[in-house]
Amino acid sequence: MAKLQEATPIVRRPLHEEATDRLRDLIVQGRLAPGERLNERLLSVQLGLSRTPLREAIKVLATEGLVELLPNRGAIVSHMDAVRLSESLVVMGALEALAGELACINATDAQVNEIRALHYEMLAYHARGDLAGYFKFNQAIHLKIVKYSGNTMLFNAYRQLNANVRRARYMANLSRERWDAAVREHDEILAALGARDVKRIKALLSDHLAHKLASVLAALPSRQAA
Amino acid sequence: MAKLQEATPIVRRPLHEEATDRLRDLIVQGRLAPGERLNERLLSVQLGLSRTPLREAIKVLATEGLVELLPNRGAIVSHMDAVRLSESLVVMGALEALAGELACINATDAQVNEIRALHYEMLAYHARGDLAGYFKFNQAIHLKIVKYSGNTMLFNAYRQLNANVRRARYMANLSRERWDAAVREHDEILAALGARDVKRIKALLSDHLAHKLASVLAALPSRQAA
DNA sequence: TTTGGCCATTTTGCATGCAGAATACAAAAA
DNA sequence: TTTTTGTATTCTGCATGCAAAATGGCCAAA
Repeated sequence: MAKLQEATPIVRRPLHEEATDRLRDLIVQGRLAPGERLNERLLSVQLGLSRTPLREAIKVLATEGLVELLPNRGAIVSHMDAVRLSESLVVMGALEALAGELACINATDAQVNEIRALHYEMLAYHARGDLAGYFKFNQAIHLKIVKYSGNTMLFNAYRQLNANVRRARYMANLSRERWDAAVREHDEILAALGARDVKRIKALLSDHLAHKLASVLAALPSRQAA
Repeated sequence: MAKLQEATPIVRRPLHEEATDRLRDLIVQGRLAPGERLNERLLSVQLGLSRTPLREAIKVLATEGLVELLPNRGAIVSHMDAVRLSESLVVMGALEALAGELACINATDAQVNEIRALHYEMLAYHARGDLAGYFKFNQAIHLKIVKYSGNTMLFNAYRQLNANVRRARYMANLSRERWDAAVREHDEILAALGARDVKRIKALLSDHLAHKLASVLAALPSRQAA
């Protein structure tokens, strides 16, 4: 007898995992603002579960750095100051450079083409001047490069830092010049990946992240003043 | 009136944090073996608390990668296979290289001397052939370098990977030659740090971790066979 | 001996209850 | 008015209870 339903392991997703993902999204999307208190009772009602799995989710987000625990006073959405942001970008730069190297070596041609497709979609949004759409595919490309490095631990470390940085992407508020430059850099990155040029992609990604950091830092002070 | 007790904010440490640390130690020290089931009732009795804070601790350790959650079947200590181990070491190599650079720039002379002191203590254990003592100070040195990079996000990312790798250090079972070589490498690393030689320490740490990876990989197959 | 099914027990996942800490608020004192 | 103090309320941290899922054992059938 053939195994029917092979691909459908019908196991209900634990509520605490669901809560973790939903809360993470709320924070990353900025719907829960930095510094905002996480009222357990309120959130548990809003998410439709009890406080127990919610508290487990909060603890997880705290280890991810998205939330800060104040003993006996609950949790707040952690602040994303300039220091943390630039620190994260520096680390991500090193991780992406490594990921680029590994991806050059390990990614299949199909995976490279998958990234290429995302690249062209991103170009389309850039051409239209659609920043939100651009960001979405930009994110996807960087994540795919790290993913196709084939190093799971690298991917996890990167993912965690990235969640923290994504919250602040609106702070970047990048100029048209920087935007255009970033797109050109992406062109080169893709070319290096296609050519399997390990040294080149490492340098390109390193520079790309350094530029991103500079652009964010340049945009920050004005924001801090506000 | 002078504020008495200024320096004693007597806030009891939350049980779930205590539990997280204690459980992490149990796993890192190998007293809970990879693959071993975490029986909540049993552990809660052993640790002297209820299942609620213990479950929160388990969720935290799961996001740290020390524990694997099996929906509806609890949690097991995650396996440390050769793949995960070498993946982690590769990432740690990149992070340490970055940390070395930053430490050269940011560490104070006092901090460098602190590392130097650890180095000499390590040399003493090496001279005595005391591997356990050597490992302890070796660990401390690497952690301090990353810490004195001054990049908190880097430190956290490194710390997390390191917890996973430490469990497997007995697998390394390094040869006397490798041990001597590692000590010589540490000599050079310290010299580069003292000289604030950014390029050199980056290369040295990169190589040091690569050698460590090679040594671990060489020792692994025999272990896997057992 | 091995395989499969049925039932008792254990274990997990979650909701709820309760004590203590923190907070908000109002009245009294400066 | 501003500050302080006492009190009620809210909130967190943790223990416990309960339903559903998983596990283990036993026995019959292959």
